[in-house]
Amino acid sequence: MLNESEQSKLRREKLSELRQSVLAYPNDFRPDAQAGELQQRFQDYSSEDLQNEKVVVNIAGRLMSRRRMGKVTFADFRDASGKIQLFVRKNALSEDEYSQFQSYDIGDIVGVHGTVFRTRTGELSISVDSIRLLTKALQPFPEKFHGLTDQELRYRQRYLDLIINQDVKETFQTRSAIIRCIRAFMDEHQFLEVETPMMHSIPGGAIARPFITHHNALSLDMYLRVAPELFLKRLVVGGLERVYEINRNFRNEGVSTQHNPEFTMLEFYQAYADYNDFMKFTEQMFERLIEEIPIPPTINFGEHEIDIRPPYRRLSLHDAVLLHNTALKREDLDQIDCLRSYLEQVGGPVSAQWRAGKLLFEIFERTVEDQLIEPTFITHYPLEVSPLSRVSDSEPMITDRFEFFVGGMEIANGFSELNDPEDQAERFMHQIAQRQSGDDEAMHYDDDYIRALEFGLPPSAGEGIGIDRLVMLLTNRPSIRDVILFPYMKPISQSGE
RNA sequence: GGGCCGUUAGCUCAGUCGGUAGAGCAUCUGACUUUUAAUCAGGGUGUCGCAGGUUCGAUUCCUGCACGGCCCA
Repeated sequence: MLNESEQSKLRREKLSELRQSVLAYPNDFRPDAQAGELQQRFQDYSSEDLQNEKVVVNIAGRLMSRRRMGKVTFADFRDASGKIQLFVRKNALSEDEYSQFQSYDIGDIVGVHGTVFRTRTGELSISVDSIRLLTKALQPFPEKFHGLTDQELRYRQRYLDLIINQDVKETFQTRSAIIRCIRAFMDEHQFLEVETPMMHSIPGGAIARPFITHHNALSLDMYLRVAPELFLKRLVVGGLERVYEINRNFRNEGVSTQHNPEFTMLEFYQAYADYNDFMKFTEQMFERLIEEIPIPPTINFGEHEIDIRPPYRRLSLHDAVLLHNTALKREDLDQIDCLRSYLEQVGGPVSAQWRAGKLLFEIFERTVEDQLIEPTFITHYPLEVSPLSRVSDSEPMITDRFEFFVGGMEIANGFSELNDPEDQAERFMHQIAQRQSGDDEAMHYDDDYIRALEFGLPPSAGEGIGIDRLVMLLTNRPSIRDVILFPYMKPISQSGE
Protein backbone atom coordinates (compact mmCIF):
# COMPACT_ATOMS: atom_id res chain seq x y z
CA MET A 1 0.00 0.00 0.00
CA LEU A 2 1.28 3.40 -0.92
CA ASN A 3 1.86 5.93 1.81
CA GLU A 4 -0.76 8.55 1.58
CA SER A 5 0.54 12.09 1.63
CA GLU A 6 -1.39 14.95 3.19
CA GLN A 7 -2.10 16.25 -0.28
CA SER A 8 -3.50 12.93 -1.43
CA LYS A 9 -5.73 12.74 1.61
CA LEU A 10 -7.22 16.12 0.81
CA ARG A 11 -7.84 15.07 -2.76
CA ARG A 12 -9.44 11.83 -1.62
CA GLU A 13 -11.74 13.75 0.72
CA LYS A 14 -12.83 15.93 -2.18
CA LEU A 15 -13.55 12.80 -4.18
CA SER A 16 -15.63 11.31 -1.43
CA GLU A 17 -17.64 14.56 -1.18
CA LEU A 18 -18.11 14.42 -4.90
CA ARG A 19 -19.46 10.89 -4.66
CA GLN A 20 -22.22 12.16 -2.34
CA SER A 21 -23.70 14.53 -4.89
CA VAL A 22 -22.83 13.44 -8.42
CA LEU A 23 -21.50 10.61 -10.49
CA ALA A 24 -17.80 10.88 -9.61
CA TYR A 25 -16.54 9.15 -12.73
CA PRO A 26 -18.87 10.21 -15.54
CA ASN A 27 -18.30 9.22 -19.13
CA ASP A 28 -20.71 11.33 -21.07
CA PHE A 29 -18.58 14.31 -22.00
CA ARG A 30 -17.66 14.51 -25.67
CA PRO A 31 -15.08 17.09 -26.75
CA ASP A 32 -15.55 18.67 -30.15
CA ALA A 33 -12.24 20.51 -30.27
CA GLN A 34 -8.64 20.15 -29.19
CA ALA A 35 -6.24 22.65 -27.68
CA GLY A 36 -3.50 22.25 -30.27
CA GLU A 37 -5.95 22.41 -33.11
CA LEU A 38 -7.48 25.63 -31.72
CA GLN A 39 -4.03 27.17 -31.34
CA GLN A 40 -3.30 26.41 -34.95
CA ARG A 41 -6.67 27.39 -36.36
CA PHE A 42 -6.81 30.78 -34.64
CA GLN A 43 -3.16 31.77 -34.53
CA ASP A 44 -3.72 34.67 -36.94
CA TYR A 45 -7.07 35.78 -35.50
CA SER A 46 -7.15 39.08 -33.68
CA SER A 47 -9.18 39.72 -30.57
CA GLU A 48 -11.88 41.35 -32.71
CA ASP A 49 -11.91 38.51 -35.24
CA LEU A 50 -12.57 36.06 -32.43
CA GLN A 51 -15.30 38.27 -30.93
CA ASN A 52 -17.07 38.31 -34.27
CA GLU A 53 -16.69 34.58 -34.84
CA LYS A 54 -17.99 33.51 -31.39
CA VAL A 55 -16.32 30.12 -31.50
CA VAL A 56 -17.88 27.88 -28.86
CA VAL A 57 -16.06 24.64 -28.05
CA ASN A 58 -16.10 21.63 -25.75
CA ILE A 59 -12.68 20.39 -24.77
CA ALA A 60 -11.45 17.79 -22.31
CA GLY A 61 -8.07 17.51 -20.66
CA ARG A 62 -5.97 18.17 -17.60
CA LEU A 63 -5.49 21.24 -15.43
CA MET A 64 -1.74 21.76 -15.37
CA SER A 65 -1.38 24.96 -13.40
CA ARG A 66 -3.47 27.76 -12.07
CA ARG A 67 -3.21 31.48 -11.34
CA ARG A 68 -5.99 32.51 -8.98
CA MET A 69 -6.91 36.18 -8.77
CA GLY A 70 -9.94 36.06 -6.53
CA LYS A 71 -13.01 36.25 -8.71
CA VAL A 72 -11.13 35.21 -11.81
CA THR A 73 -8.75 32.34 -12.44
CA PHE A 74 -6.35 31.53 -15.23
CA ALA A 75 -5.54 27.88 -15.70
CA ASP A 76 -3.22 26.06 -18.08
CA PHE A 77 -5.09 23.23 -19.70
CA ARG A 78 -3.60 20.39 -21.71
CA ASP A 79 -4.97 17.63 -23.87
CA ALA A 80 -3.31 15.19 -26.25
CA SER A 81 -2.83 17.86 -28.89
CA GLY A 82 -1.36 20.69 -26.85
CA LYS A 83 -2.08 23.48 -24.39
CA ILE A 84 -4.50 26.32 -24.11
CA GLN A 85 -5.23 28.76 -21.30
CA LEU A 86 -8.59 28.72 -19.56
CA PHE A 87 -10.07 31.96 -18.32
CA VAL A 88 -12.63 31.36 -15.60
CA ARG A 89 -14.72 34.29 -14.38
CA LYS A 90 -16.90 33.95 -11.35
CA ASN A 91 -19.64 35.99 -13.04
CA ALA A 92 -19.76 33.65 -16.01
CA LEU A 93 -20.47 30.67 -13.75
CA SER A 94 -23.03 30.01 -11.10
CA GLU A 95 -21.92 30.65 -7.51
CA ASP A 96 -21.81 26.94 -6.85
CA GLU A 97 -19.93 26.11 -10.03
CA TYR A 98 -17.16 28.61 -9.32
CA SER A 99 -16.61 27.36 -5.80
CA GLN A 100 -16.63 23.79 -7.11
CA PHE A 101 -14.02 24.83 -9.62
CA GLN A 102 -11.92 26.37 -6.85
CA SER A 103 -11.74 22.93 -5.24
CA TYR A 104 -10.28 21.30 -8.36
CA ASP A 105 -6.64 20.32 -8.12
CA ILE A 106 -3.67 20.34 -10.48
CA GLY A 107 -3.90 17.23 -12.61
CA ASP A 108 -7.68 16.87 -12.47
CA ILE A 109 -9.27 15.95 -15.77
CA VAL A 110 -12.03 18.37 -16.71
CA GLY A 111 -14.57 18.97 -19.44
CA VAL A 112 -14.86 22.59 -20.49
CA HIS A 113 -17.55 24.42 -22.41
CA GLY A 114 -16.46 27.90 -23.47
CA THR A 115 -15.69 30.53 -26.05
CA VAL A 116 -12.39 31.13 -27.78
CA PHE A 117 -10.95 34.60 -27.22
CA ARG A 118 -7.71 36.48 -26.82
CA THR A 119 -6.63 38.00 -23.49
CA ARG A 120 -5.33 41.52 -23.01
CA THR A 121 -1.78 40.21 -23.36
CA GLY A 122 -2.76 38.44 -26.58
CA GLU A 123 -2.82 34.83 -25.41
CA LEU A 124 -5.37 32.62 -27.09
CA SER A 125 -7.65 31.34 -24.33
CA ILE A 126 -11.04 29.85 -23.62
CA SER A 127 -13.48 31.90 -21.65
CA VAL A 128 -15.20 29.22 -19.62
CA ASP A 129 -18.99 29.07 -19.58
CA SER A 130 -19.13 25.82 -17.68
CA ILE A 131 -16.66 23.30 -16.38
CA ARG A 132 -17.06 19.75 -15.01
CA LEU A 133 -14.77 17.39 -13.25
CA LEU A 134 -14.44 14.24 -15.35
CA THR A 135 -11.76 12.43 -13.36
CA LYS A 136 -10.31 13.40 -10.01
CA ALA A 137 -6.54 13.05 -9.73
CA LEU A 138 -5.71 11.70 -6.28
CA GLN A 139 -1.94 11.92 -6.51
CA PRO A 140 -0.20 15.28 -6.19
CA PHE A 141 1.64 16.32 -9.33
CA PRO A 142 5.29 17.32 -9.70
CA GLU A 143 6.31 20.93 -9.59
CA LYS A 144 5.43 23.08 -12.57
CA PHE A 145 8.85 24.57 -13.11
CA HIS A 146 11.41 21.81 -12.58
CA GLY A 147 8.95 19.08 -13.41
CA LEU A 148 9.95 15.46 -12.96
CA THR A 149 13.69 14.94 -13.47
CA ASP A 150 14.48 11.91 -11.33
CA GLN A 151 15.45 9.29 -13.94
CA GLU A 152 14.26 6.42 -11.82
CA LEU A 153 10.83 7.92 -11.22
CA ARG A 154 10.54 8.83 -14.88
CA TYR A 155 11.08 5.21 -15.96
CA ARG A 156 9.08 3.61 -13.19
CA GLN A 157 6.14 6.00 -13.53
CA ARG A 158 6.24 6.58 -17.27
CA TYR A 159 2.63 7.78 -17.24
CA LEU A 160 3.71 10.72 -15.10
CA ASP A 161 6.80 11.32 -17.23
CA LEU A 162 4.53 11.51 -20.29
CA ILE A 163 2.25 14.04 -18.61
CA ILE A 164 5.08 16.23 -17.38
CA ASN A 165 7.83 15.98 -19.99
CA GLN A 166 6.53 16.77 -23.45
CA ASP A 167 9.65 15.63 -25.29
CA VAL A 168 9.03 12.07 -24.09
CA LYS A 169 5.87 11.90 -26.11
CA GLU A 170 7.70 13.30 -29.13
CA THR A 171 10.37 10.62 -28.84
CA PHE A 172 7.76 7.88 -28.92
CA GLN A 173 5.87 9.53 -31.73
CA THR A 174 9.12 9.51 -33.70
CA ARG A 175 9.68 5.89 -32.75
CA SER A 176 6.26 5.04 -34.11
CA ALA A 177 6.95 7.03 -37.28
CA ILE A 178 10.24 5.19 -37.82
CA ILE A 179 8.57 1.80 -37.51
CA ARG A 180 5.73 2.86 -39.78
CA CYS A 181 8.22 4.09 -42.36
CA ILE A 182 10.18 0.85 -42.22
CA ARG A 183 7.01 -1.21 -42.65
CA ALA A 184 6.00 0.86 -45.67
CA PHE A 185 9.51 0.50 -47.11
CA MET A 186 9.51 -3.28 -46.63
CA ASP A 187 6.02 -3.65 -48.01
CA GLU A 188 6.95 -1.64 -51.10
CA HIS A 189 9.81 -4.02 -51.72
CA GLN A 190 7.41 -6.98 -51.70
CA PHE A 191 8.41 -8.28 -48.29
CA LEU A 192 5.66 -10.13 -46.45
CA GLU A 193 5.28 -9.27 -42.78
CA VAL A 194 4.99 -12.43 -40.68
CA GLU A 195 4.91 -13.48 -37.04
CA THR A 196 6.94 -16.41 -35.81
CA PRO A 197 7.01 -18.03 -32.36
CA MET A 198 8.22 -16.07 -29.36
CA MET A 199 8.38 -19.29 -27.31
CA HIS A 200 10.84 -21.86 -28.57
CA SER A 201 11.48 -25.45 -27.61
CA ILE A 202 14.98 -25.08 -29.01
CA PRO A 203 16.37 -21.55 -28.76
CA GLY A 204 18.34 -20.41 -31.76
CA GLY A 205 19.24 -17.80 -34.31
CA ALA A 206 21.76 -15.87 -32.26
CA ILE A 207 24.69 -16.40 -29.95
CA ALA A 208 22.96 -15.42 -26.72
CA ARG A 209 21.67 -16.83 -23.46
CA PRO A 210 17.89 -17.31 -23.44
CA PHE A 211 15.27 -16.86 -20.75
CA ILE A 212 13.66 -20.11 -19.68
CA THR A 213 9.98 -20.47 -18.88
CA HIS A 214 7.73 -23.42 -18.27
CA HIS A 215 4.61 -24.81 -19.87
CA ASN A 216 2.61 -26.41 -17.08
CA ALA A 217 0.10 -28.48 -19.01
CA LEU A 218 2.79 -29.91 -21.27
CA SER A 219 5.23 -30.06 -18.40
CA LEU A 220 7.87 -28.68 -20.68
CA ASP A 221 10.56 -26.01 -20.42
CA MET A 222 10.40 -23.39 -23.13
CA TYR A 223 12.70 -20.57 -24.14
CA LEU A 224 11.82 -17.02 -24.98
CA ARG A 225 13.30 -16.42 -28.36
CA VAL A 226 16.68 -14.77 -28.77
CA ALA A 227 16.01 -14.29 -32.50
CA PRO A 228 13.38 -15.24 -35.08
CA GLU A 229 16.08 -16.11 -37.64
CA LEU A 230 15.66 -19.85 -37.97
CA PHE A 231 11.88 -19.60 -38.35
CA LEU A 232 12.09 -16.84 -40.93
CA LYS A 233 14.49 -18.92 -43.03
CA ARG A 234 12.12 -21.88 -42.79
CA LEU A 235 9.57 -19.58 -44.40
CA VAL A 236 11.96 -18.80 -47.23
CA VAL A 237 12.34 -22.57 -47.71
CA GLY A 238 8.55 -22.64 -47.90
CA GLY A 239 8.57 -20.23 -50.79
CA LEU A 240 7.93 -16.96 -48.99
CA GLU A 241 10.91 -15.48 -50.73
CA ARG A 242 10.82 -12.12 -48.99
CA VAL A 243 9.72 -12.01 -45.37
CA TYR A 244 10.20 -9.69 -42.43
CA GLU A 245 9.21 -9.49 -38.80
CA ILE A 246 9.31 -6.57 -36.40
CA ASN A 247 9.01 -7.93 -32.91
CA ARG A 248 10.55 -8.51 -29.54
CA ASN A 249 13.63 -10.61 -28.78
CA PHE A 250 14.65 -11.63 -25.28
CA ARG A 251 18.23 -12.05 -24.18
CA ASN A 252 19.34 -13.06 -20.74
CA GLU A 253 22.27 -10.69 -20.37
CA GLY A 254 23.33 -7.55 -18.59
CA VAL A 255 21.28 -4.38 -18.58
CA SER A 256 23.01 -1.23 -19.81
CA THR A 257 22.37 1.96 -21.72
CA GLN A 258 22.41 -0.19 -24.87
CA HIS A 259 20.81 -3.39 -23.56
CA ASN A 260 17.28 -4.09 -22.35
CA PRO A 261 16.31 -7.73 -21.67
CA GLU A 262 13.55 -7.43 -24.25
CA PHE A 263 14.18 -5.34 -27.32
CA THR A 264 12.72 -4.87 -30.75
CA MET A 265 14.32 -6.17 -33.92
CA LEU A 266 13.50 -5.93 -37.56
CA GLU A 267 14.62 -9.10 -39.29
CA PHE A 268 14.23 -9.71 -42.98
CA TYR A 269 15.22 -12.33 -45.52
CA GLN A 270 15.33 -12.30 -49.28
CA ALA A 271 15.95 -15.16 -51.68
CA TYR A 272 18.40 -14.61 -54.52
CA ALA A 273 20.21 -11.78 -52.79
CA ASP A 274 23.51 -11.55 -50.93
CA TYR A 275 25.05 -9.44 -48.20
CA ASN A 276 26.23 -6.83 -50.69
CA ASP A 277 22.67 -6.35 -51.88
CA PHE A 278 21.61 -5.86 -48.27
CA MET A 279 24.24 -3.24 -47.53
CA LYS A 280 22.78 -1.27 -50.42
CA PHE A 281 19.27 -2.02 -49.20
CA THR A 282 20.18 -0.71 -45.74
CA GLU A 283 21.46 2.49 -47.30
CA GLN A 284 18.20 2.86 -49.21
CA MET A 285 16.23 2.34 -46.03
CA PHE A 286 18.18 5.05 -44.23
CA GLU A 287 17.74 7.38 -47.16
CA ARG A 288 14.01 6.82 -46.89
CA LEU A 289 13.97 7.42 -43.12
CA ILE A 290 15.95 10.65 -43.47
CA GLU A 291 13.49 11.89 -46.06
CA GLU A 292 10.26 10.76 -44.47
CA ILE A 293 10.57 11.13 -40.68
CA PRO A 294 12.24 13.61 -41.41
CA ILE A 295 15.77 13.41 -40.02
CA PRO A 296 18.30 16.17 -40.69
CA PRO A 297 21.24 14.99 -42.84
CA THR A 298 23.60 15.67 -39.94
CA ILE A 299 22.37 14.41 -36.60
CA ASN A 300 23.57 15.08 -33.09
CA PHE A 301 24.23 12.02 -31.01
CA GLY A 302 25.68 12.72 -27.58
CA GLU A 303 28.80 14.76 -28.20
CA HIS A 304 29.00 13.73 -31.85
CA GLU A 305 27.77 15.24 -35.06
CA ILE A 306 27.13 12.49 -37.55
CA ASP A 307 26.44 12.80 -41.25
CA ILE A 308 24.02 9.96 -41.84
CA ARG A 309 23.54 10.35 -45.55
CA PRO A 310 24.51 7.26 -47.51
CA PRO A 311 26.65 5.85 -49.02
CA TYR A 312 28.45 4.55 -45.96
CA ARG A 313 32.06 3.67 -45.35
CA ARG A 314 32.98 -0.01 -45.71
CA LEU A 315 35.83 -1.55 -43.84
CA SER A 316 36.91 -5.13 -43.33
CA LEU A 317 37.18 -6.31 -39.76
CA HIS A 318 40.94 -6.75 -40.29
CA ASP A 319 41.39 -3.21 -41.51
CA ALA A 320 39.20 -1.79 -38.77
CA VAL A 321 41.27 -3.54 -36.10
CA LEU A 322 44.53 -2.35 -37.66
CA LEU A 323 43.21 1.18 -38.00
CA HIS A 324 42.36 1.43 -34.31
CA ASN A 325 45.26 -0.62 -32.93
CA THR A 326 48.42 0.84 -34.36
CA ALA A 327 50.49 -1.53 -32.27
CA LEU A 328 49.28 -4.43 -34.40
CA LYS A 329 50.73 -5.30 -37.82
CA ARG A 330 48.89 -7.08 -40.61
CA GLU A 331 50.97 -10.23 -40.23
CA ASP A 332 50.13 -10.35 -36.49
CA LEU A 333 46.48 -11.00 -37.28
CA ASP A 334 47.14 -14.59 -38.38
CA GLN A 335 49.15 -15.49 -35.32
CA ILE A 336 47.15 -16.93 -32.47
CA ASP A 337 49.79 -16.26 -29.82
CA CYS A 338 50.16 -12.69 -30.86
CA LEU A 339 46.39 -12.11 -30.89
CA ARG A 340 45.95 -13.81 -27.55
CA SER A 341 48.56 -11.74 -25.78
CA TYR A 342 47.21 -8.58 -27.39
CA LEU A 343 43.68 -9.38 -26.25
CA GLU A 344 44.98 -9.96 -22.74
CA GLN A 345 46.81 -6.66 -22.98
CA VAL A 346 43.62 -4.77 -23.80
CA GLY A 347 41.89 -6.42 -20.87
CA GLY A 348 39.79 -9.04 -22.58
CA PRO A 349 38.86 -12.45 -21.22
CA VAL A 350 40.74 -15.15 -23.10
CA SER A 351 39.79 -18.79 -23.51
CA ALA A 352 42.36 -21.37 -24.46
CA GLN A 353 40.03 -22.80 -27.08
CA TRP A 354 39.67 -19.58 -29.04
CA ARG A 355 41.24 -19.54 -32.46
CA ALA A 356 42.40 -16.56 -34.49
CA GLY A 357 38.95 -15.58 -35.72
CA LYS A 358 37.37 -15.41 -32.28
CA LEU A 359 40.39 -13.63 -30.84
CA LEU A 360 40.34 -11.05 -33.60
CA PHE A 361 36.59 -10.56 -33.13
CA GLU A 362 37.06 -10.04 -29.39
CA ILE A 363 39.78 -7.49 -30.05
CA PHE A 364 37.44 -5.75 -32.47
CA GLU A 365 34.59 -5.60 -29.96
CA ARG A 366 36.86 -4.33 -27.26
CA THR A 367 38.85 -1.73 -29.15
CA VAL A 368 36.97 -0.69 -32.26
CA GLU A 369 33.17 -0.87 -31.86
CA ASP A 370 32.62 2.24 -29.80
CA GLN A 371 35.01 4.19 -32.03
CA LEU A 372 32.79 3.66 -35.07
CA ILE A 373 30.91 6.94 -34.93
CA GLU A 374 30.59 7.63 -38.65
CA PRO A 375 28.16 5.13 -40.27
CA THR A 376 30.30 2.14 -41.18
CA PHE A 377 29.76 -1.33 -42.57
CA ILE A 378 32.28 -3.75 -41.13
CA THR A 379 32.70 -6.81 -43.37
CA HIS A 380 34.70 -10.06 -43.55
CA TYR A 381 33.70 -11.59 -40.22
CA PRO A 382 35.51 -14.73 -39.14
CA LEU A 383 33.74 -18.04 -39.71
CA GLU A 384 34.31 -18.92 -36.08
CA VAL A 385 31.92 -16.24 -34.81
CA SER A 386 29.37 -16.58 -37.63
CA PRO A 387 27.69 -19.97 -37.32
CA LEU A 388 24.79 -19.16 -39.65
CA SER A 389 26.63 -17.20 -42.36
CA ARG A 390 27.76 -18.35 -45.77
CA VAL A 391 31.51 -18.78 -46.24
CA SER A 392 33.24 -16.44 -48.66
CA ASP A 393 33.98 -18.00 -52.07
CA SER A 394 37.56 -16.76 -51.94
CA GLU A 395 38.49 -17.04 -48.24
CA PRO A 396 37.46 -20.21 -46.40
CA MET A 397 37.78 -18.73 -42.90
CA ILE A 398 35.79 -15.59 -43.69
CA THR A 399 32.02 -15.21 -44.10
CA ASP A 400 29.92 -13.00 -46.35
CA ARG A 401 28.71 -10.94 -43.45
CA PHE A 402 28.54 -7.34 -42.32
CA GLU A 403 27.63 -5.43 -39.23
CA PHE A 404 26.57 -1.81 -39.38
CA PHE A 405 27.75 0.69 -36.78
CA VAL A 406 26.74 4.27 -36.10
CA GLY A 407 27.51 6.42 -33.08
CA GLY A 408 29.59 3.61 -31.58
CA MET A 409 26.60 1.26 -31.54
CA GLU A 410 25.93 -1.93 -33.48
CA ILE A 411 22.76 -1.14 -35.39
CA ALA A 412 22.51 -4.02 -37.85
CA ASN A 413 23.89 -7.45 -38.63
CA GLY A 414 23.44 -9.05 -42.02
CA PHE A 415 24.84 -11.85 -44.10
CA SER A 416 24.50 -14.17 -47.02
CA GLU A 417 22.76 -17.18 -45.54
CA LEU A 418 24.39 -20.53 -45.11
CA ASN A 419 22.09 -22.81 -47.13
CA ASP A 420 24.32 -25.88 -47.24
CA PRO A 421 22.63 -28.28 -44.75
CA GLU A 422 25.72 -30.42 -44.25
CA ASP A 423 27.89 -27.44 -43.48
CA GLN A 424 25.19 -26.07 -41.14
CA ALA A 425 24.95 -29.42 -39.33
CA GLU A 426 28.70 -29.38 -38.77
CA ARG A 427 28.58 -25.86 -37.43
CA PHE A 428 25.79 -26.80 -35.03
CA MET A 429 27.96 -29.66 -33.85
CA HIS A 430 30.76 -27.20 -33.26
CA GLN A 431 28.38 -25.01 -31.22
CA ILE A 432 27.37 -28.06 -29.19
CA ALA A 433 31.02 -28.70 -28.43
CA GLN A 434 31.32 -25.13 -27.19
CA ARG A 435 28.22 -25.53 -25.04
CA GLN A 436 29.70 -28.62 -23.51
CA SER A 437 32.88 -26.77 -22.69
CA GLY A 438 30.85 -24.23 -20.75
CA ASP A 439 29.77 -21.53 -23.21
CA ASP A 440 26.07 -21.12 -22.42
CA GLU A 441 25.67 -18.57 -25.18
CA ALA A 442 26.49 -21.19 -27.82
CA MET A 443 23.69 -22.50 -30.02
CA HIS A 444 21.66 -25.67 -29.71
CA TYR A 445 21.38 -28.27 -32.44
CA ASP A 446 18.13 -27.75 -34.32
CA ASP A 447 17.20 -30.92 -36.22
CA ASP A 448 14.15 -29.53 -37.88
CA TYR A 449 16.07 -26.52 -39.14
CA ILE A 450 18.61 -28.82 -40.78
CA ARG A 451 15.75 -30.79 -42.34
CA ALA A 452 14.29 -27.55 -43.67
CA LEU A 453 17.65 -26.73 -45.27
CA GLU A 454 17.65 -30.21 -46.78
CA PHE A 455 14.47 -29.35 -48.62
CA GLY A 456 16.41 -26.43 -50.09
CA LEU A 457 16.85 -22.87 -48.88
CA PRO A 458 17.36 -20.76 -51.99
CA PRO A 459 20.52 -18.67 -51.90
CA SER A 460 19.46 -15.82 -49.66
CA ALA A 461 20.52 -12.89 -47.57
CA GLY A 462 19.23 -11.93 -44.13
CA GLU A 463 19.57 -8.95 -41.85
CA GLY A 464 18.51 -7.77 -38.43
CA ILE A 465 18.22 -4.12 -37.43
CA GLY A 466 17.96 -3.12 -33.79
CA ILE A 467 15.00 -0.78 -33.69
CA ASP A 468 15.63 0.58 -30.21
CA ARG A 469 19.19 1.61 -30.99
CA LEU A 470 18.08 3.05 -34.31
CA VAL A 471 15.53 5.17 -32.46
CA MET A 472 18.18 6.22 -29.91
CA LEU A 473 20.33 7.41 -32.76
CA LEU A 474 17.64 9.26 -34.65
CA THR A 475 16.15 10.93 -31.56
CA ASN A 476 19.49 11.63 -29.83
CA ARG A 477 18.67 9.65 -26.68
CA PRO A 478 21.67 8.41 -24.70
CA SER A 479 19.95 5.40 -23.13
CA ILE A 480 17.85 2.56 -24.52
CA ARG A 481 15.54 3.22 -21.57
CA ASP A 482 14.65 6.54 -23.14
CA VAL A 483 13.21 4.86 -26.24
CA ILE A 484 11.37 1.98 -24.53
CA LEU A 485 8.15 3.07 -22.83
CA PHE A 486 8.46 0.66 -19.94
CA PRO A 487 12.13 -0.31 -19.72
CA TYR A 488 13.13 -3.10 -17.39
CA MET A 489 13.64 -1.87 -13.83
CA LYS A 490 14.52 -4.00 -10.87
CA PRO A 491 11.63 -4.32 -8.47
CA ILE A 492 11.96 -2.21 -5.34
CA SER A 493 12.31 -4.66 -2.49
CA GLN A 494 10.00 -4.22 0.50
CA SER A 495 11.73 -3.22 3.70
CA GLY A 496 12.20 -6.11 6.08
CA GLU A 497 12.97 -8.55 3.29
C1' G B 1 30.96 -8.18 -12.17
C1' G B 2 34.15 -3.52 -10.56
C1' G B 3 34.76 1.90 -9.44
C1' C B 4 32.65 6.67 -8.42
C1' C B 5 28.29 9.47 -7.22
C1' G B 6 23.28 9.81 -5.52
C1' U B 7 18.80 8.46 -2.32
C1' U B 8 16.17 14.40 2.89
C1' A B 9 8.50 17.15 2.32
C1' G B 10 4.09 15.54 -3.32
C1' C B 11 8.24 17.72 -6.84
C1' U B 12 13.21 20.32 -7.38
C1' C B 13 16.99 20.79 -3.99
C1' A B 14 19.95 22.87 0.47
C1' G B 15 21.71 21.35 5.33
C1' U B 16 23.39 19.11 10.02
C1' C B 17 32.35 19.38 11.94
C1' G B 18 26.82 13.99 16.00
C1' G B 19 22.07 17.31 19.94
C1' U B 20 15.32 14.76 16.09
C1' A B 21 15.73 19.40 9.74
C1' G B 22 15.10 23.89 5.86
C1' A B 23 14.06 26.75 0.95
C1' G B 24 11.30 27.28 -3.64
C1' C B 25 7.15 25.23 -6.06
C1' A B 26 2.82 22.45 -4.67
C1' U B 27 -0.78 22.29 -0.56
C1' C B 28 -3.94 24.93 3.41
C1' U B 29 -6.18 30.06 5.33
C1' G B 30 -6.98 35.15 3.79
C1' A B 31 -6.73 39.49 -0.06
C1' C B 32 -7.12 40.31 -5.28
C1' U B 33 -12.11 40.29 -12.09
C1' U B 34 -6.75 39.98 -17.82
C1' U B 35 -2.62 36.48 -15.20
C1' U B 36 1.99 34.04 -17.64
C1' A B 37 7.12 30.29 -12.72
C1' A B 38 0.95 36.11 -11.08
C1' U B 39 1.54 39.01 -6.51
C1' C B 40 0.91 39.96 -1.13
C1' A B 41 0.12 38.14 4.24
C1' G B 42 0.02 33.80 7.30
C1' G B 43 0.05 28.07 8.47
C1' G B 44 1.15 22.45 8.37
C1' U B 45 4.43 19.29 5.99
C1' G B 46 9.11 14.39 6.91
C1' U B 47 10.32 6.53 9.24
C1' C B 48 16.28 12.19 6.34
C1' G B 49 16.36 4.68 1.10
C1' C B 50 16.61 -0.07 4.47
C1' A B 51 19.20 -2.93 8.38
C1' G B 52 22.96 -3.21 11.83
C1' G B 53 27.33 -0.93 14.58
C1' U B 54 29.79 3.06 17.44
C1' U B 55 27.72 6.73 20.92
C1' C B 56 24.44 9.37 26.61
C1' G B 57 22.37 10.63 21.75
C1' A B 58 22.83 8.94 14.58
C1' U B 59 19.36 11.91 9.41
C1' U B 60 24.83 13.14 10.07
C1' C B 61 30.28 8.75 11.52
C1' C B 62 31.23 3.25 10.26
C1' U B 63 29.59 -1.54 7.96
C1' G B 64 26.26 -4.22 5.05
C1' C B 65 22.12 -4.22 1.77
C1' A B 66 18.50 -2.17 -1.89
C1' C B 67 17.45 0.98 -5.93
C1' G B 68 19.17 4.56 -9.51
C1' G B 69 22.87 7.49 -12.47
C1' C B 70 27.72 7.79 -14.80
C1' C B 71 32.17 5.27 -16.12
C1' C B 72 34.83 0.63 -16.78
C1' A B 73 34.73 -4.73 -17.98
